[in-house]
Amino acid sequence: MSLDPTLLDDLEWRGLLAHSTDLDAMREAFAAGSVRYYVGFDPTAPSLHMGNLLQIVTAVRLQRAGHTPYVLVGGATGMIGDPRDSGERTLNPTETVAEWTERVRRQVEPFLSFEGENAATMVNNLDWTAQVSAIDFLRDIGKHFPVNRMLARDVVRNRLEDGISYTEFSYVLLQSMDYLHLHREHGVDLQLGGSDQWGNITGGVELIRRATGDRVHAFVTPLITKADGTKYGKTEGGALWLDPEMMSPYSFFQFWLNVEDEKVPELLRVFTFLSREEIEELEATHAEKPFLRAGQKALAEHVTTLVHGAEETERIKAASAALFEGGELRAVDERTLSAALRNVPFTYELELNGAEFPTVAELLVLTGVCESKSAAIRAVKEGGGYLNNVRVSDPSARPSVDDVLHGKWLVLRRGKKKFAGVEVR
RNA sequence: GGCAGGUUGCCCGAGCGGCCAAUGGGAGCGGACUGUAAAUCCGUCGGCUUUGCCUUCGAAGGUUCGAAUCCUUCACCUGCCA
Repeated sequence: MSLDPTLLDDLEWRGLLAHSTDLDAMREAFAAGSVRYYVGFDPTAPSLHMGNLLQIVTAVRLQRAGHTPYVLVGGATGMIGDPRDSGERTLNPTETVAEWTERVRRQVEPFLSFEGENAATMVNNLDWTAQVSAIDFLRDIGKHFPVNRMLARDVVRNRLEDGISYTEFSYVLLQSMDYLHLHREHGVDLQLGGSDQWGNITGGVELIRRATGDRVHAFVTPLITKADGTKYGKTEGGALWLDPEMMSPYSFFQFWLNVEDEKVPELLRVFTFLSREEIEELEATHAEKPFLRAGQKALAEHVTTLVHGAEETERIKAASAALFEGGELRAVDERTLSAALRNVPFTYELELNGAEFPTVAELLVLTGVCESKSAAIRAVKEGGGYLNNVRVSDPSARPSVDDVLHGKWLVLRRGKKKFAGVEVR
């Protein structure tokens, strides 16, 4: 595997280096040989999300450039929980942490290559943390951490008012110990992570310097926020999950397709492997013809392919085209329509048995597009209810046999984007 | 431990015996304008068998024809004094 000498410049151009240790030293290390680097994921949920994806993609960039990844799953750190501003975490049961650790491991695996000269390695920090005695921990690790410095960290300072447990306060020692362990046992010289990890990561760099005298490297990627500075997924009720069970690939694709114009250049840079030329061309196209949303389309296609595969992405693209661009749904052939509606997050199988159709409002509830009948009636009254892409004004209207497309489907829609498929039997 | 204040819908926050499903802001949702974008404007925003009914204002009791509003107890939070 040959080393890509442009790696660091590329990372810089993409805006991936929010903070870093000495860049010149890192550049030298990258030039000298395949650098072993690590990135860690704590099992704080059953699935990884958009924020983690950024670390994964960045790790892939380094591997493609010839360096050697170590992916750490936090079987140990996940039992402790790193401090965050929103307050003390609730400790998860051991079994839950174990299960989530396994899920995280399986989720990350497909992204990296575990073959070749710079094959990736999976590690679990529980393996070297579980058997450390409290005495050893305090003597070997704790001794290197001045409490006054730990107290000065932003996260800790912000939490002093409301309170922070000793457990979370100690988190940084565990993560630092991981870096020290990987450095000693595997020759790992670089750690990357999200910008919120900067404190924990430099803790490790510092620990290694004190314990071994070695200078190791680190960098963190920026926090990705919406154009107005708020977090993605913060208000829409849930993060952007990578697990198809927790967020359908269709919704995932739609998310990227709907990204604000302003964010497209940044997201293309950090989340896709498109080259600088390709991205700049997309930006030019966008500046000229923004209504084409070429950037969003490229983004949605690339990221969805990366996470859910090319086949799935093709299906979703066809589905989106059928529903959004088709206009007259009768014109859409049955195969495309069926495929489209099976990809939509809301579906319902209606057993008619000769009985009369439910009302439009009832169907909106049955498919799950509306939370309650009141909400459904309200939606229709507001002009946000559609049957087969035609607005319905009366919530108590009932579809007729003629409305069933290809003898099988009713397409319900709420607002501009929420589609639901009703399969009539 | 003592004194004072607080706990309201997704969040913040009014209300302080009937006119309260509860002012206002934010988020959300829908519409208009567009480009499945942003901004803006308008509407909506507990549930239902929907011109009416039911369940909500920390919890449980009580006073009253009637309580988010008054009283009692409990829980939690905040400030002042120990």
